[in-house]
Amino acid sequence: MSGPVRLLLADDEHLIRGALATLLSLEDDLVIVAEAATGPEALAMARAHQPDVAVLDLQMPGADGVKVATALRAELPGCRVLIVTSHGRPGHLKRALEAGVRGFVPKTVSAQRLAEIIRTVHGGNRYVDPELAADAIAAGDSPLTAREAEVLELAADGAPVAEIAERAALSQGTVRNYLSSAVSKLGAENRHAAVRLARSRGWV
Amino acid sequence: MSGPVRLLLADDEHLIRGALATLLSLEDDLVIVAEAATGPEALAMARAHQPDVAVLDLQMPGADGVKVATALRAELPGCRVLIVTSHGRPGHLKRALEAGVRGFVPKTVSAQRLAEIIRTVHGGNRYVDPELAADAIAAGDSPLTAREAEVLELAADGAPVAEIAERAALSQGTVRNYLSSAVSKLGAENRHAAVRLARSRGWV
DNA sequence: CACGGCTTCTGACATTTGTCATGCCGAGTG
DNA sequence: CACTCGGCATGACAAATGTCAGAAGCCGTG
Repeated sequence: MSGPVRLLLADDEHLIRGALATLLSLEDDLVIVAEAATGPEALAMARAHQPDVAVLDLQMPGADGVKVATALRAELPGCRVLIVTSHGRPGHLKRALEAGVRGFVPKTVSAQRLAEIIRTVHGGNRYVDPELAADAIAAGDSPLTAREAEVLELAADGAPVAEIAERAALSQGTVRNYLSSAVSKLGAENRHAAVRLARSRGWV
Repeated sequence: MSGPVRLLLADDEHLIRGALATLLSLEDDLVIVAEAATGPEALAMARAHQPDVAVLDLQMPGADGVKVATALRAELPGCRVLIVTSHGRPGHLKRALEAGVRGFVPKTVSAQRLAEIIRTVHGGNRYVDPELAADAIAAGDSPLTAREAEVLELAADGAPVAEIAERAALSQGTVRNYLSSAVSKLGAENRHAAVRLARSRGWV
């Protein structure tokens, strides 16, 4: 009914991006119109080339896949976004979906499958890797309140409470309370373990 | 003078591995004789197919690239090992070189370059990405003693001193002393920041 | 409007850390 | 052999953290 699917490929690893570009080009109905290695670059390329589907890596320098997806949603509503990732954390999937992403797959799929999924997404349907979806469901929603998550994030690099308090413009006591409740909600031993746990679930 | 270079490709991401396999196959003098998705699998494949060069991802389930390289060194001395990685930490490079790895490159290189490097390595020469090499030199050697590193590693998941002491079969006081000296050697604020720092340098 | 949940704070307490001084033993070095 | 360094330990003190109770304001829902 129409021409080939026009693709934007964004991944910071040349090796993967190039290889992917070659493989996907082998498909008759797919054509790569642009490539990018960073978030901002992906955005610029999308504006310039108006792709039908943007295949984005989740972790890129500059701005991650979800951020790019959000911006794309506003600027190019017609462009479908498909996120590809190595380390799919449950929380990322949720945020991606909220950002209007149409597909979310791990890099463990084959190029064949990816091509099919690109077609699915282009057709207006959604596709989420079943395993990642199961993980996300199993992990559930973050039990943390906004502030708890914020404070936990500031604690992520091992900063002392005093520093966290300053950066969050809170009193030290409040910070300790938030940390304490976050730790107990997550069932962690201490805040550092809590950070790791929240990280692994993609809640921070 | 001889036939094509026989390659083993190991990477847990099908997408990348498959794409890479296709791209490298395009080169007349390279042929992929085996693929693997995990460390142990890579080892088994190497034993079965006796490749000339093993292209290994640094991070794989089961056993990382360096571990596989060490095993390969012993079992198949004729097999040259080339490590490819996304996140190249300085310490990894050092350990890889100690394991007899002949090449170490980031995934940001192009397939063309990779093919050239594979030939270089096959020819008995070494190749280390200049940028990674510079990072490794800048980061220098770990100032930590073996025990300090060990204790720091046990502290990595936020475990309390008591647990570290038990797992390391040391007294709590000793653990604290080691942690303390590690923290001061690394110039960190506290042990958690120290862990992060050591991690980023690949010293743990 | 009353209730519950989130945010924010204070203060007090117990526990966990980080730091330091000090000591002993074994291995390697000049 | 004396010296140094790393590994291991104690004990003691100060600082940071974790835990609790209590209290006030704000917001949305029933």
